[in-house]
Amino acid sequence: MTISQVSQKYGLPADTLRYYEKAGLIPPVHRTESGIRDYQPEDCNWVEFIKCMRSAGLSIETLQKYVTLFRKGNKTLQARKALLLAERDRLQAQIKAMQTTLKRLNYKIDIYDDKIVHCEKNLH
Amino acid sequence: MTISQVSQKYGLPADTLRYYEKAGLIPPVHRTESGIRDYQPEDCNWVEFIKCMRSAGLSIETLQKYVTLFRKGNKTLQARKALLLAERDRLQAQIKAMQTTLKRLNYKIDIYDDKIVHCEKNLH
DNA sequence: ATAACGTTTAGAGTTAGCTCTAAGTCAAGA
DNA sequence: TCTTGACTTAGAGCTAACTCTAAACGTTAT
Repeated sequence: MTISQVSQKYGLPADTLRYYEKAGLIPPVHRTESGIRDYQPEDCNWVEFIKCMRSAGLSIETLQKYVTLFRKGNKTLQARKALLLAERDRLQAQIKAMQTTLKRLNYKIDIYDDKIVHCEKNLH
Repeated sequence: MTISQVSQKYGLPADTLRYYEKAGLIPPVHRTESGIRDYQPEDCNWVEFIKCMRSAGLSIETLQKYVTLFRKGNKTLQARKALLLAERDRLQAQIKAMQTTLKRLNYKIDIYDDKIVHCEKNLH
């Protein structure tokens, strides 16, 4: 698969795919003889994984660390697990904060309904 | 209340409080005769509200718009409600995405547990 | 074989959201 | 009154995460 096909498939700009690879969020992608990227299924899986993690707000730096550990093999299993646990906790806390804000938004919206009804009454 | 007391109370740097005010996320704060900020309870409520919304990821621009509408009075009730509805939908979608990622992280963590057990067995 | 279009790189530019600096003003204690 | 420390402003600087540019090279259709 070419970079533009992968870009299409995952809805990520080609520039971003190159940036992720250069930054080490994705292991080096396979290439044709002439040096053009030729994404293998395994490369696509990395793209999809990183897209998912980025969409939840995991930082570039954290994902770099994860991939760096991954590429060092089995001796980094514990470290990778610790990294994932830390990110999970962060994510859980963030979701909780967002749910609190969501409730508050809903409450505010209800109040707006009341206010609007009240104001329209006054028009007559 | 002085700016440093408000900074303490809400855990936001004084620079950030000034920035929010200058950017219009918070209506102009009350001042002493000599021009020093003297936060009234109503100013504090704005700070707390903006802090909550920012923590859930609402953008500076969106909050500027909301405050601008607010300061124009009752004729903007509908517009403000529409803005809140849009943000609520955005927030709900984001929470959903994060929950998906959370599940995936938990799944991955389980797999790491298995892998670690397997690797440690091989050490003997 | 040449036009047209896709891909490559290094590196510059952009945006959001702060964060810091400098130079000055104000308020309280010795 | 002088010093110390908090406050003020405008504006520069910073970081994360892209996004774009330029110049060169590859591929495909006519």
